[in-house]
Amino acid sequence: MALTDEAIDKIKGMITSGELGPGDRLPKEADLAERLGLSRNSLREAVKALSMIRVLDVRQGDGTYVTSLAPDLLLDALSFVVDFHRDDTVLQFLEVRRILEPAATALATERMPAEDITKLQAVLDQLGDNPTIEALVANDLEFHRQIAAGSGNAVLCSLIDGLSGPTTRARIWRGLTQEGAAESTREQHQAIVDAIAARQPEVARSWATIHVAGVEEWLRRAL
Amino acid sequence: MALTDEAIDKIKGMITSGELGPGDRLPKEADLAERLGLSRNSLREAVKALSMIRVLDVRQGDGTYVTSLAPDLLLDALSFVVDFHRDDTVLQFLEVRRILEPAATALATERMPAEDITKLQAVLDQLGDNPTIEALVANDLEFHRQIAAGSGNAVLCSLIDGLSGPTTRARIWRGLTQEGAAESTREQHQAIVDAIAARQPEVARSWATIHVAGVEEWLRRAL
DNA sequence: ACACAACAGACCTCCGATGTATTGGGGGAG
DNA sequence: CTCCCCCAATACATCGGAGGTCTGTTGTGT
Repeated sequence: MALTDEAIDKIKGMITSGELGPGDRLPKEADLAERLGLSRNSLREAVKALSMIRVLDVRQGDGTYVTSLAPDLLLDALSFVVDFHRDDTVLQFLEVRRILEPAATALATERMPAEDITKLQAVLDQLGDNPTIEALVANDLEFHRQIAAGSGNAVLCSLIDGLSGPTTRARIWRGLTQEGAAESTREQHQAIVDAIAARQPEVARSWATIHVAGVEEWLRRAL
Repeated sequence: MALTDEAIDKIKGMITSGELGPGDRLPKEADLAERLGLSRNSLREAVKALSMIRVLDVRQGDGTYVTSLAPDLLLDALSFVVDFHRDDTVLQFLEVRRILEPAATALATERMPAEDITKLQAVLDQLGDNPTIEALVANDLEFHRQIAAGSGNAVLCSLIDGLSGPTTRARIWRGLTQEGAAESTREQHQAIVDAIAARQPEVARSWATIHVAGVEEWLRRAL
């Protein structure tokens, strides 16, 4: 396709050149369409594509704005992509997570403030004795998200977050609880927090590796 | 927005449910629009969004098809996203690359067949004495891509590939040549190949770390 | 059997109109 | 004078149809 893609490039150019910055409002559909030399329908396709990857934010009745362009915003489209993958390639995503997560955990051990470590422990504690699958998934997500955030690198954080999409994570937890492995997973979570609290990066890194590798191994067997 | 996003979800569902597999052809615009209960214009916006992230492949005069859904295909939209970022966040991307690239290099050291190592050396050799910036960028890209591919993990490969988008890489090389640092970079590339050829994963990993950290440090100073 | 031309199918682009959500201002009540 | 409600203006959302272009196929002539 030419015309619409051209429009995408032009809008992208307006942003990367600095003509449009984060939070700025685009000219209204009709004006921008005329300026770029195409119809509103074609322009809308370009805008739709850019809003899908969170570069633009369209608000009906108001206007179209450039988002903050924060890395986390742009990268969370990743989980959408991950959802398309079946069992075999999901393993590859998990392999990458086994590389990233230990690194992030080690970074968090060095950089995370004490109060955030307290909050991290609180996340584990707030899980009751007989949590539902949904609660487990949400808790797991929150736990790893906080550690990743503790690495101080927003890109790393959203990458880890997106790499095991919600769908995948749900499937894994369903399987883990079925074979009673949920408890040992919680113990690993606790060990990671302990290592972080003790400010021992290598220990934290190792526990993180063991944790992800365990999930990976389980998933490999399950397929 | 509701209607178009709904259409995106439905098409996504048709794929994840298995109703549509890789390579399958979608019903023609008019039919699919009717089936999903919306107009062709709205459907086109949904299709455009999905083709942007390489889930669908539209061929004018032929039809719309589901792509192979290979991880590398879906992830190379990443470089498009990276291009939107300015100097400060580019450093975060590079930090992540400093985590991934050494890991990939170590994996490649163990898994890469001898003939591929020969090809890798050939990439370095084919660079003349006074290469242009464009040649340097292309060569650099190819070199790291082959190593990443040698890791045997397509997700890891495209992630590394996308993390330093062509735009960023071009800027870096432009700066490096200006201060005569291009030669030392080439020496590091050679050291990485040597370590891989010698099948010493930890040496290869270390060289890769040094290599990326060097670029990172240069970029940090340059800002 | 091959090459070219005509055809049909499918996407591309555009237009103009109508529906819907948000915003901000004006008018009335207190 | 201040506050609140209503409404008109604004901007995006959705629609259906028409004409254009590209691609793959079919049929014809040599």
